[in-house]
Amino acid sequence: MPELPTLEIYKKYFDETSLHQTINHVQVVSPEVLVGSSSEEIKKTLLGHEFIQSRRYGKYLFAQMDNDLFLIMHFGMTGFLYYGSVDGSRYPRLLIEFSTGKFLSFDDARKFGKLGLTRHPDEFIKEKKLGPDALEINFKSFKEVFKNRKGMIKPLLLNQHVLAGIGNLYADEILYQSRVHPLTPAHLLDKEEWEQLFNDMKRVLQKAIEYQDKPEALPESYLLPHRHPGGKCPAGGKLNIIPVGGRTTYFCPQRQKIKH
DNA sequence: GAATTCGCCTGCACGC
DNA sequence: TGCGTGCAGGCGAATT
Repeated sequence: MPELPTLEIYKKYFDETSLHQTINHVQVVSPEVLVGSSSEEIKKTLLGHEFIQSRRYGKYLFAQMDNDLFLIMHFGMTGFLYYGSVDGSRYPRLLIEFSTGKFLSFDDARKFGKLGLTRHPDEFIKEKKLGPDALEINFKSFKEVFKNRKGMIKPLLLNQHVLAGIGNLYADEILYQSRVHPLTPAHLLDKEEWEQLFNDMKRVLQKAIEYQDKPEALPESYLLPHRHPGGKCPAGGKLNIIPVGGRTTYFCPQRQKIKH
């Protein structure tokens, strides 16, 4: 799923394929994925221009144009970028044709993804009330965003208003590494546990990027390669599967004990 | 405002 | 083979 590490990979892909080429043609295949902009506005903004750089924040990718506007991309569950021939993308929602004859497709089977325009990412981040980026945040701010929070730790990690970038899979991994039970009320965690959580979050995200966001390819000691029905905890024992905040959650009851 | 639940969307795995 | 069912999950709206 496109979480923060995925977005880092997408950003790299975008930067390597789609910068500095004039856009010759724009087709909004599925206008329903547009937010705050019409098909016409998207076309008008992109046509005849080129992308000059990109920025990732949380699970968003902002593509800056040479007219100082930004195309906002959010990939939902199944979204990704494809650069190549027009028929290489199975579920295109936005098709951009460059002067080179190559296409960039925003492909998203389930249409949970979103596209829009903004004058500046910072403006958008503020509007959306996104929390600090999980890869950029320091420990002081990390403690601050969870201060006075009484909710369960996992839904809080997933809450993009609290912290931007973490999704269901990596939330499970981070909690597993930190030996924190997903249902633990945030205010019951002590100083050592917050430090542990912070350090593991950074380590897991960096490791995921290093492994090209292939969760199943992570080292054996990680939860994600075992995160499937019948999967075993790499430290021994069976993994439990429970819903937390409506999300499927895997954890190891031996390692991750609930605090009351 | 904060916590919690639910529905959107659709490909795919699974069972009969 | 083919059909029906339910799951996957990011996010925002609705509810408490």
